[in-house]
Amino acid sequence: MNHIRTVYKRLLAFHGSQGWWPIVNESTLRSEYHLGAPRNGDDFFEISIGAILTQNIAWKNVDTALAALKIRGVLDPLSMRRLNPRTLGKIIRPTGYYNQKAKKIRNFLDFYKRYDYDHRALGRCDNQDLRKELLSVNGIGPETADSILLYALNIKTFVVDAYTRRIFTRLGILTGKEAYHEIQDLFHKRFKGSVPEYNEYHALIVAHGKDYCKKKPLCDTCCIASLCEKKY
DNA sequence: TACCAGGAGAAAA
DNA sequence: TTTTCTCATGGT
Repeated sequence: MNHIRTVYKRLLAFHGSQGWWPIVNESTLRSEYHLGAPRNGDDFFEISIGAILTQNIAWKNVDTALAALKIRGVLDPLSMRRLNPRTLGKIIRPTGYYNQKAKKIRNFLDFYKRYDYDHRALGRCDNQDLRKELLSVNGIGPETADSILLYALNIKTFVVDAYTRRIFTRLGILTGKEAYHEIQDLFHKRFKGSVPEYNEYHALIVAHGKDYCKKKPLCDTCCIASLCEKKY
């Protein structure tokens, strides 16, 4: 029995389609999300910046910062590059670690500039080479790189995060000590899904982790509780 | 008040 | 090589 596929089905039935990645735009400024549009250059950039800003922070804070960037008209590569680090840090302050994240964004801009700020040029790269290049950018680790590949470029790669590790350790599928790439390899082998399904699975894991599989969980109430081996 | 949130990199052991 | 520390705001 492929528990990874079973968990996906249960999470989808329970939480419903998540429609990621959340894009901030004019409607978002009224606290709503615009979903499902084809990826264009603006979406690519916003998703990539969002992926950096969301490192170890709740998305709500990121949403605040992205809205602030958009209101100031600097949520595009050229405008953002013109900002000095202090100003950028001030705008993204709600996401925490703002000095570090301002540097990380600058490093990402340097990387993106090598492609003339054209996301279509990135899309023409070999996927593995592009992943390696993203990982070589200081401030972009495996989760951020894979989030950019999957959500901003629609490249099939599984995004592993802290929720993935926690949920699948409780399920008994992971020990909790696997390296990032080991967990990712497991999903690549045992979840033969499409790009939209990979997109959905990670979003569902986050949705489930936030509401039902917290550090101090009530595991007996959720949709995958019957599959869990560990109750801590 | 203490804990947690869609990590990553540097420093220490 | 593995573990620990640092970065930091905002919500509960």
